[in-house]
Amino acid sequence: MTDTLPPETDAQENRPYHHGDLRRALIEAARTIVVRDGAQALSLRGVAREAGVSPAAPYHHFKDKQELVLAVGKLGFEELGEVMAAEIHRVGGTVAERITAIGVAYVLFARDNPALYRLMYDCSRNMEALPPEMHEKEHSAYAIVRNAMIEAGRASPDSEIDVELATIAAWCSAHGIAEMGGFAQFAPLKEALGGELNFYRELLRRTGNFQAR
Amino acid sequence: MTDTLPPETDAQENRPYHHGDLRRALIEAARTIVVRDGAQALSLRGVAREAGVSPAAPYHHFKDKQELVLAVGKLGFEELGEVMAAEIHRVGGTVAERITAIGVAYVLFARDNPALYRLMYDCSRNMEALPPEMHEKEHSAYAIVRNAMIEAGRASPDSEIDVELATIAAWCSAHGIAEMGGFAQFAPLKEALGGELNFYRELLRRTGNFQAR
DNA sequence: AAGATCATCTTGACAGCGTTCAGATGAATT
DNA sequence: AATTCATCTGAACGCTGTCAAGATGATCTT
Repeated sequence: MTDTLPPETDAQENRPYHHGDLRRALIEAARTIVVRDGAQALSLRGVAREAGVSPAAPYHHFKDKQELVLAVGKLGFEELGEVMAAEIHRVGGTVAERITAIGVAYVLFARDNPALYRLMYDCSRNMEALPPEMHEKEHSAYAIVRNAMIEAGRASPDSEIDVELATIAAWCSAHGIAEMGGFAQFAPLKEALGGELNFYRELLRRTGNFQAR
Repeated sequence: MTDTLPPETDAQENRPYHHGDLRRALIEAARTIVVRDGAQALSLRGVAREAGVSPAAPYHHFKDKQELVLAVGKLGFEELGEVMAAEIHRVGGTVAERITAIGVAYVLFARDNPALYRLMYDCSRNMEALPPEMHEKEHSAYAIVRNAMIEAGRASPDSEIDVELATIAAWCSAHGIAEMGGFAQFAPLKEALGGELNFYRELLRRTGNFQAR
């Protein structure tokens, strides 16, 4: 066979020397540990172990443990945006159906990845590195919610303040439900409502921010 | 002077032997550290240091670091309940004014004690030890919100499910605003609205759960 | 009042953590 | 082929949570 080295098709400028792509490997190892064992079980040494490198190796790609955590959070926000965009596309339908689907998708993402979601929140709280990026990309989670607010008539596109407030209010509602909805004490209520999904839909309905106007 | 030992008036059964009341001292030292330096700066050894005892001393009062953190969270919920009750009493006025005041008080508590609030949330999430207590006491934060929902006509007292849903929906809204409202990126928006308080009031209004019906 | 009991606190130790630094490795450049 | 330099390793530091063994002294028993 002819010399078939690693693809080298793209991202050549980011590929480090010794490992294939240690930076990416570390981020994914960290994500795996967070999802599997929780955020408090995330140690830099453990991540290095999982990636098969020495404890000091990560310091050539991240100045801090915090910086690695930030990268994991950023990855999480990208995933969240993708999930929401995919759900909008899947649902199609009316504006009212789509905006509700966005809220549900947000909350379900948090339900499915509670530790990752929590870590993502910590990232956006502790650093100002993330927020600008949230606004940047067209398909970011923030942009999706923002566009939905306008589309659903919950904010006048003429007033930037109105749009921002509507987006933030919706985001806060979703955040509250996303974080608290998983409490064990709500289990009987979920059952009484005929399932978890009805529970989340009902809470979203009562806050009213993911309803078309 | 006649033998004037410590008062011994009350709480005699809880007072330990050597220290005055090490358990309480540790909880308050931990609370101080969390409020002052943040939750990630909270170490059991640091708490012991602050209380002037050896690193192993806390293990005679808490089986875990986690158990101490839980006690701090419980204290926080008590404080929150007191603040909300005091605010209701202070405002008086109509039902509409009072229910809004509850939401504002909740959010401001989180603004003033962000690290403590975050820790409280972690407690109520990670353990089932706290939730039952939230329902128990008449003046607990949960009971206050619950009563307010009934009083404000946001839930029919005949339907337990309706009351619970209204309470949870309101709590989720307040939680979302409480945690996200402090983001640095919202500073310009706060200014545009003429102050932080207006910002919080507007978000509470848009979620609608702290409005009388 | 004297002795026994037992909760409380200290001392010392262990593994694991984040982080740093000097040196080894090997891909890229000259 | 020699050099450069990003990358990785090994060893070390002080910190952490936790535990076991011993000292302390308040309370209980007699």
